[in-house]
Amino acid sequence: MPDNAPSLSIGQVADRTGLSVHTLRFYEREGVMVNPVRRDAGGRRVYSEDDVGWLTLCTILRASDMPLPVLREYMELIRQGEGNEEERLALLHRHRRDVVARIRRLTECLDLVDHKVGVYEDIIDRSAPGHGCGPRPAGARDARQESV
Amino acid sequence: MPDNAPSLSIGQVADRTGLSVHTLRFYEREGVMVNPVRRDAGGRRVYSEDDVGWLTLCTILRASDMPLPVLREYMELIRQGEGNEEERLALLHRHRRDVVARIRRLTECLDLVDHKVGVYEDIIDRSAPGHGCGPRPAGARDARQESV
DNA sequence: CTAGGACTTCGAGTCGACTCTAGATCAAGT
DNA sequence: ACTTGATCTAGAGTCGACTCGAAGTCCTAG
Repeated sequence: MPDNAPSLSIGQVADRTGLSVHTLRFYEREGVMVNPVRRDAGGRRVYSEDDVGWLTLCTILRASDMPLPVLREYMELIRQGEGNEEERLALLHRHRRDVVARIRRLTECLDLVDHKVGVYEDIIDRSAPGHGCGPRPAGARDARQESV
Repeated sequence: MPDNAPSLSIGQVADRTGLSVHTLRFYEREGVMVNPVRRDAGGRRVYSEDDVGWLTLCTILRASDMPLPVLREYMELIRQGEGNEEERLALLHRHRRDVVARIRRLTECLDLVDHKVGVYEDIIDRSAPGHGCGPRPAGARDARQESV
């Protein structure tokens, strides 16, 4: 399989992962790469397909607000090799719990926003269709902060 | 109605809203209060029940990642009084869209985490129930980064 | 041979949202 | 009168996660 070491430059990896080259170097400094990135003769970074895979996973974990230190912790477990699957699982479970909590919280907020949207739509509906603009749409006060 | 001006201290408001006194002063400096907070004879802040209502709404909007500048913008519209309901509605719609997008993104991430959790549970199940620990649970590589 | 563009390092700067410090003032209790 | 604890202001510090700048290297195409 000659495909196993495709040798990507930092720019290509940036294109594929959506991370900036700055961020890729930053992640390496911060120690979130599973293996220190290889270099070519001129000292330039050479990424493997595995590196891209890990970085892609990183973007997803980051998108779900996993802090960099936790990402580093997870990376450490992977680097240590087989035998610590329980620890990896525990870490993922913790993260899962956090994400679920976050979604629940956001859903609650969404309910409130929807409620407020409804209030304002009522106000606008009540003043628009009658004629030009009603003198004072009864109940407008409710749309401020005191409603919820 | 004597209940209409209950006069709360900053500490009491902090207790009720879950915001710190620092944050309450910070919010005021940043101009997110609908009306500049009243003061007593000694220059101390006196909050009304309406202020608490607005701050509570703020905590919910912040919890759904509305940036302070947008919160300020919304506050401005409220302070201007009736007549700009369409603008308020548009702002809330934008925020709603953002929150929905965020939830969708998080849900996608959750799917991936669940997938990985499943992979690790398989590995552990396969090595645990047989005896002590299997020499090398076939397929462990899949649990690293290359799986997804 | 040279100009362009991608790459290198190191360190500093930015941004958002707090969070804290220091020193002063005030209200209430002993 | 004195102490305690909450509050005040102005301004500085923190934190996480980038983001950028300067100055230099290296490869490729014209």
